[in-house]
Amino acid sequence: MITFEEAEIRSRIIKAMSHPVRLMIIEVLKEGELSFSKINGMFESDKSTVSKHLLVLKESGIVSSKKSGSDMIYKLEVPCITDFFGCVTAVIENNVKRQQVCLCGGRGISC
Amino acid sequence: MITFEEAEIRSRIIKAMSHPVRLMIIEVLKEGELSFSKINGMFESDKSTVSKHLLVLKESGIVSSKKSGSDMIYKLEVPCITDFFGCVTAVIENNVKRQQVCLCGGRGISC
DNA sequence: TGGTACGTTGGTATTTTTACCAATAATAAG
DNA sequence: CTTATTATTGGTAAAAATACCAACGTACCA
Repeated sequence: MITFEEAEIRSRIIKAMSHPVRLMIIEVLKEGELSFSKINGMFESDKSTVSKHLLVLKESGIVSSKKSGSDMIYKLEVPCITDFFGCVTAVIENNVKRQQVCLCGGRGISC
Repeated sequence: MITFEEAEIRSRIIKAMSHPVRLMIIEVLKEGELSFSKINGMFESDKSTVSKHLLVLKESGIVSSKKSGSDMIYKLEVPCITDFFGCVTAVIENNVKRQQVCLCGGRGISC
């Protein structure tokens, strides 16, 4: 059995992924490095909000950043992260199949 | 690009995994179905707390439950979930390698 | 030197998550 | 029927996550 301490470490990384904006950032960084302003341009949120999402990803070790001129460049450190999305999709599809009153869309419908 | 709506759906499932107790439950359910009392026995938390963790997992579609006599039996619906842990471990090991002041152990040390 | 673009940090209000206790519902056993 | 056993639900308090605005630091340019 996995220890609670090990589970805590893992959960910090998973928690870092558990926000729609951060998932979108991970997804887009899979295609290659991007500057803050490019990432920021994807969202309507305040830039400070986007900056803090990137900090969460960085502190967990999922992304890294480096300065390049006046830009800050973000990079996905561990691309295998996105392999996981296939399984997440499997959960979603399974929910549809079982007609579960699930969280998909938050409306208790069949996604 | 993934839409924000799709990212929201995914994030609900990932958020359901983002707690040490729930990760441990997923891990142990990979070995096979278990009753509530067996799962509850793994933790020192109040049984209501454990029950609510199981509810979170159930509502996300990660586990399912069925009544058997006086027991409630929990089952991992989507075993591929645990494949992901390998990549989470890769993140952790990468953090060590980079000597990052990371979140591992919450102490800013090399895990 | 002054101004401008870029990104982070501090502060705060709101929402969400979490954990416990107590009470309830459901089933089994005596 | 009464009493245990089993698990969930309601209520509440504390902690964490989230988003915004404002202020700041940094680098570049005129």
